[in-house]
Amino acid sequence: MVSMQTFFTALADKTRRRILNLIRDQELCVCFFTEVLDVGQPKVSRHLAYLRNAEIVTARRDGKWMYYRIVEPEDLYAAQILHDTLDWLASQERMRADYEKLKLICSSPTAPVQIARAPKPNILRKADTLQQKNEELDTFLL
Amino acid sequence: MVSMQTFFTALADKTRRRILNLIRDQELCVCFFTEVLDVGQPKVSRHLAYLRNAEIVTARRDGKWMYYRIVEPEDLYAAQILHDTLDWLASQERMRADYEKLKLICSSPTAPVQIARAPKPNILRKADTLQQKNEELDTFLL
DNA sequence: TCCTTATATTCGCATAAACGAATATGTTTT
DNA sequence: AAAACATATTCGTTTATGCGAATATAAGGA
Repeated sequence: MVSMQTFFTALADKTRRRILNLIRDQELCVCFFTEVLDVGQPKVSRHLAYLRNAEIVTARRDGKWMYYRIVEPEDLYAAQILHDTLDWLASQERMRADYEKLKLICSSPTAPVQIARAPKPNILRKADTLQQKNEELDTFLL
Repeated sequence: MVSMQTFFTALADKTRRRILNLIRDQELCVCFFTEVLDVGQPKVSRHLAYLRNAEIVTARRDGKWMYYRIVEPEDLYAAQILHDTLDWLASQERMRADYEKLKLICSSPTAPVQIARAPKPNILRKADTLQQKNEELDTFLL
């Protein structure tokens, strides 16, 4: 189980919160983070490692792509705070802009090379709860 | 209004969380922090300044003493997270030990000099909600 | 097998956070 | 007014965090 220190430190960084905001409702592969957030790939990977270590996200590989998604923390307090944090993020202008950019990129016919090749998330489908999302994904992956 | 960054950074420090845990249910003056947590006075003051800046606590002066207490953040998301955090703290062994030490010091006839002179909190009275506490205090201070 | 693509990690550096020691400020007491 | 007391701030140093550039790993395709 992850320490409170690790948990809060993970949330105390803007880039990490921007990443969490993008996978609020669905998993994404790494290239979308670099493209939408406009930050270098090593930086994104480092922050993802941080979030993995804090057990806030998990990754699965599919061919060349790594998909990241949020996981419900084991600790109930942490889970509660994470939910509240995601709601807070969803309420913020900057975060909404990131999300809009993601949707734009997904539907753009002139997407950048890397994105054009990457499997696109079904971003338009409105998410249910995080738990439902993950159960659904688990079933799919069986 | 305080930024999300400032808010999370404030919570991402162990000493600050230990301080918040001690004033979970009542205000305290600074010397109790240094005594219970066993950390130097400048360090305590610096962390209190941090919490003040993040608008998580407020201070009032009474003579030589400065009393600190938790305030409900204006932002509802922040308020929610702060509450959850305090509950989380209350569930932790280390934090409970701090709290026990506080109670012990308050009731000890052989308290350290500084503590012996300081006005003691009514620690034994079980707190109601934070809001009720603060309203009560405000009324008292009129 | 070699080359390309997607992602992760390492390295050296820059910036920020936390610290103890010393000092300053504000208040009461003598 | 001076001394004592409680708390806050400043200063110089240490430590942790974040960063870009370069490099490593891992998978797929030629």
